[in-house]
Amino acid sequence: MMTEAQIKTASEQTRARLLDAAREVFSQHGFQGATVREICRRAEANGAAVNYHFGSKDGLLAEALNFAPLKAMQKANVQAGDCPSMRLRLFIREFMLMLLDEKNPSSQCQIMARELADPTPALDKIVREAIAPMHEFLGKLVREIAGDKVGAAELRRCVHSIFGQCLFYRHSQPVLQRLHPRLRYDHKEIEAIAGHIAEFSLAGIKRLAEERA
Amino acid sequence: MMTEAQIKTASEQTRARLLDAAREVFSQHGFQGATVREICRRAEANGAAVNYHFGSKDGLLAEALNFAPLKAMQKANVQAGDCPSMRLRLFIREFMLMLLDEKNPSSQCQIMARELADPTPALDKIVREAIAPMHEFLGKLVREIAGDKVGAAELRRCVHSIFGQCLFYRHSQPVLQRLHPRLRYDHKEIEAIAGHIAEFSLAGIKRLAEERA
DNA sequence: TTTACATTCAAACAGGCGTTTGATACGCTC
DNA sequence: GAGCGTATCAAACGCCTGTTTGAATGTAAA
Repeated sequence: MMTEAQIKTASEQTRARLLDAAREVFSQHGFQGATVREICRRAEANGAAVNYHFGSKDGLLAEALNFAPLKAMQKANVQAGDCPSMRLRLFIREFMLMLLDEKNPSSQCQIMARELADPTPALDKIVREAIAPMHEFLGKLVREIAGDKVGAAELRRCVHSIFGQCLFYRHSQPVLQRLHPRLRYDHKEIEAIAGHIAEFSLAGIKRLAEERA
Repeated sequence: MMTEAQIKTASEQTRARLLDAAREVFSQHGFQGATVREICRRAEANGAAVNYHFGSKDGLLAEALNFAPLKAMQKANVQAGDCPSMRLRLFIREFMLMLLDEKNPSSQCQIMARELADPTPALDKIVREAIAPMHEFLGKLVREIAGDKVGAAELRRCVHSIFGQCLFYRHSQPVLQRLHPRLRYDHKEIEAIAGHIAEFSLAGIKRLAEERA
């Protein structure tokens, strides 16, 4: 016999299982590469469950997305209260952990990163609610470091340089795996990469600032 | 009546048209997103032409790839004979033009860049014959700038930082288009981006060199 | 227990994909 | 011009995709 609470969430459990499976498969295979059948198989649900609970594959993606971890990271970064350079280091570290750490439960970033290249119906929402705010956030941070002399276009390109370096390790993973087969992206390696990107970028930003001063 | 030369190249003309169309569609839609039917439509050939001339879609991709422009670029870079920093600026400029300039006839880079994210049967060949040599080439160039004190892992991460910045503008194009709808990647803008990446990276490399000195 | 509703299920559907087929048209050799 | 091998063609094949269907199941109210 089920208790009342369990009964109430009977279908919500399969909903939750579908969402979990969807995040897993989407982050591994991308939206196009993922199949509804495999998601249902991993969720131990019937093949029609996705369309029953979410209307379509697109609807499933829309509900599987969750921008909370990203926003929480930004909020925590502001509250850290360190100097701008230190906050940039912190930001890059957290971001790389989201992108690369397999143990990280929030595969949101990994899903989004996959969608950057080939658009899906959800990309507009992703850009509006997650990417644009994040670029703006990082823009302000870089502004604090670079000062007021650097132009808007130059500042934007600095932000692009930082995101480009970070995303490279995710986008080009199949290539990197072939180039350096022995390399494993464990926690230590991720932190080393994040440290490099931070120092590399800080040097670039400060040089630009000095140039314009 | 056709001349003998024209007759001889009768089927080779459709072969060439197919290859041109394939490079176009592959670079625009990626390998998975491209369809044999559309390639044949653009080449004004029958739907069975691809399999007749190239055996399969995979075979078409393999023959559509051409690493000559990349190798030519590297060779020209060595022969330029400038100082390492200047050669790095030159390399990034040429690379960005290959990646972004729509007028650039060699869409090879654009095809390859698309394949980085999700592997195809041709990725091993691409990595072996194009990407690995290019990483090696850029590694030597960075070594000249950074000196002997920086470690191998640090050097490798510098190379990754440079490629990451460059590839970002291609991988994230759908996102960038939404973030900055007005921005056009004309020749002038591409050169500005290339200049930024070069100076940004040179600062990062030199800082690392000073740190280890 | 009976009724009504929400959820699950196996099966099929419609469409797109890469690929194959057998016939047709073509160009060259004899 | 007859014969032959190559290239092109429309059509179909087999497979996989997201989605729909209608029956079967289970649950909660009357």
